[in-house]
Amino acid sequence: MQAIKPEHVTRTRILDAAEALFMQHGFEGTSMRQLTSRAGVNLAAVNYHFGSKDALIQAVFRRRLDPMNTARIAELAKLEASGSLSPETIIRAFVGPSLRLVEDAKGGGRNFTRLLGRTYTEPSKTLRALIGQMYAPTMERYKTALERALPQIPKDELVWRMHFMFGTLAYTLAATDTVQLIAGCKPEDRYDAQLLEERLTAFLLAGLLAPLKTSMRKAA
Amino acid sequence: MQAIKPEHVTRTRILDAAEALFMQHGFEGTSMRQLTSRAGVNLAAVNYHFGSKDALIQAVFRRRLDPMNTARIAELAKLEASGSLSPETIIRAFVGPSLRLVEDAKGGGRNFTRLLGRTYTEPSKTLRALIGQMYAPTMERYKTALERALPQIPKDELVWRMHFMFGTLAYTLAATDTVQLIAGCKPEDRYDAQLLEERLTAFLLAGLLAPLKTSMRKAA
DNA sequence: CTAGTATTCAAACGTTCGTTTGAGCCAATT
DNA sequence: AATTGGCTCAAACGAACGTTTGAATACTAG
Repeated sequence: MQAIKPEHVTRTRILDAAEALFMQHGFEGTSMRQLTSRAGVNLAAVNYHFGSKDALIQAVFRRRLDPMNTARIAELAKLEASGSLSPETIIRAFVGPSLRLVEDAKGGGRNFTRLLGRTYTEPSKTLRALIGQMYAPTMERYKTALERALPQIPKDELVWRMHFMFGTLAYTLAATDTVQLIAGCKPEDRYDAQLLEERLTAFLLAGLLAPLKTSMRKAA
Repeated sequence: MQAIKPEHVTRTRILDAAEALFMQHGFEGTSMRQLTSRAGVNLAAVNYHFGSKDALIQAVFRRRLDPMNTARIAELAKLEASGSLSPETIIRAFVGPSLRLVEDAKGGGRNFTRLLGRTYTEPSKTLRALIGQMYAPTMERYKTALERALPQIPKDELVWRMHFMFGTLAYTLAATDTVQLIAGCKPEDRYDAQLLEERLTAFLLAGLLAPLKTSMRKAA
């Protein structure tokens, strides 16, 4: 019962293949035959181990999202404990766990960040609900932390700025092509994660701290 | 020959239905039978008028993207003519045409913005290439305009900031749910396009003007 | 070694997919 | 009135889809 020796090689192979193929062709664009063939397992293995294709999709997200949000909350808690809560440190605590996944090209984390960034805008209602509820506690924590760190920003304005921040991060993780498009096709330096974090943090910090127009102030 | 009387009602009905369904269920998730049924046309009509499902997808994008990019370039040219080129006016010229589509809920423009925002991160190689080449001239124009308006920003840093800007816009258009998630489920005010433009512009302008860290300066 | 459970496998299930076909319709042209 | 050509239609095509099945195999426990 519950052989812990190979630690479910088949499950892992399926999850890895699914992650890569979902990123490349989307959920509906990836067939079970492609998927199991790439994973090197039998066609029926997915239904045996996960129950259905939909359940597999959810499992793919759970495997990465749970640790990532845990890390985000842990970093925030560490900041609160050390008393060094500033807008910049909060931003870094938020984007850090995502960008660290980007660096994990071998482990497939890179694949997942692209899949995740793309899924924010795509998924079925059920999947979007799942992701939403996985993010909800994290969002709540960061919202209150930012409200305290930025008391001069009206709350509903801050909601939108967090939305913008979230979007910038999601898009940056997902769409690597636009950079080349803007730069005029120069995919040389690829992803220097450290430099990217600096650039992203500077951009987001400035955006969060942006001066208020009069039209925004009254709506507080 | 070329009856111009009904102006190809069938084609338009197909494009409208496709726009809505692609946004809702994705390209692969939308079947020709759903699509033609919703459009109120025969199943074979798509293949007759467009040739294939793929060709239809491209037509959906051409119909909206061409005018939008034309508008973007026109607004930029108008700014250059009147000599009022500032970072803020450039941003407004860029995001304006997109947000104006958002307001067009009746005409289906709203559907398209969500479809577009989602497609940046999803599409097949061929579709991504098509969109890329449709955007290329616009990107080039705005890139040089911003380089002139922001001479203090190193060029490769500016490329990334444009990337961030593009991402924020794309995500804002596509993912309406995150706002509710952050706000704690409060979909009351929906989209006030004017207020949204102010908020977005303030955020993006501050991000583009963000102070440079030393690590960014050396890489110029 | 044996019993029993967990996993893998090839084959087939019924359904739905995008596309094609050829007959039929309706207006404009000659 | 006859003919043409753009367009619509119901029906069918083969292919691919997600899932199920029941036998074969691998592994563990008694």
